[in-house]
Amino acid sequence: MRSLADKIENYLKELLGRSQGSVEIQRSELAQVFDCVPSQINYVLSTRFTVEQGYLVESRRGGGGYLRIVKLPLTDEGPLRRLIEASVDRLTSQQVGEGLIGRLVEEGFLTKREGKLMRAVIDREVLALPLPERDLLRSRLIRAMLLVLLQDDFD
Amino acid sequence: MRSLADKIENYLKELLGRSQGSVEIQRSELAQVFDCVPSQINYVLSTRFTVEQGYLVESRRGGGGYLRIVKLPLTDEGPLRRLIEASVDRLTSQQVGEGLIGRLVEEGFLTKREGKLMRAVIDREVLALPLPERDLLRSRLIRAMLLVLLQDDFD
DNA sequence: ACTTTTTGATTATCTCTGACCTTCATTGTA
DNA sequence: TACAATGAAGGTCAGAGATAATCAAAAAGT
Repeated sequence: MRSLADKIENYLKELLGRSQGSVEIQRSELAQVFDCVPSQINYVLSTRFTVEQGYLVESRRGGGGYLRIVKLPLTDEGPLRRLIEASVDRLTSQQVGEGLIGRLVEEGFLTKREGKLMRAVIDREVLALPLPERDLLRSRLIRAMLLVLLQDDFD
Repeated sequence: MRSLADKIENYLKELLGRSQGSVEIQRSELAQVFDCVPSQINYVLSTRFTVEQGYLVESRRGGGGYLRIVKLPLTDEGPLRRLIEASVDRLTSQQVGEGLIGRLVEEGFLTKREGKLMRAVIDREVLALPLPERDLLRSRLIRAMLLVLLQDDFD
């Protein structure tokens, strides 16, 4: 028997299918529809609607709060994907990061300006954390930026 | 359901759109139109018409009092530099950072992709630090990125 | 045993309200 | 003419209300 999480996932993908690529809904309302606690919705979103899977989830709290799920049109750039996979392992030095960025610029995945932007971000003086944490943070930053590049330009 | 604050925001931006960059209105009158307390207007102004987002709000009390909202164009790099110094100096919340980035994209100083890149960088989940440090780091990152782009303009 | 799902208590964020405060223009009066 | 009193704006701030996010423990699958 399919789990509740699966049902919610299907429901949302159904909605996405017949909309123009994005759905907006209230978390509490959706939870009511499926008669579950609201945090169940978060579970579904975090396991089935990740950026890696091609979704973007935005939300707002407070009065008039909502969840918005956007289906991202993805480029099918194999090399980028592989880089992202590889960067999952956690520590990245500045040197390694700069090498990576340099290659991406050369291969035309990044403009020079974007390259500069990324180099500024991974600079050790800017990050300014003690050393195990700094490399860890740098990895998260690079990964987050690469994921953005996977997205086609839209909207 | 969009919030009241959103509606007031839209209304004002509508007015701004069809005027020549500035709108003058009475706070109490506007509050009446939306059937809310006057301080709600202040809330909208302080969250959606900030300097980071490119607006200037002037006002006057007493008889004949008014609010004036001015949309600031961002043309040369002098004001931009000042903006960077002024708004990103110490602590920057994600909200304020996104406002600033959105504004820079609107003004054509950043491409949409660069905007997305920057947004990814300042995301609280990516930074993943406890709270005073997170806002501090975000400030350094935004500053570093913008400074690099400023320099880039002279290549 | 291990992984995935489900739950709920707690926390964080965004919005809205009202009581009280400050500023400015006008009016009345010595 | 002063200038104090009055009234008509707008400003501030703390608290209440409305959502969503997090996290870890319990439960359910495998």
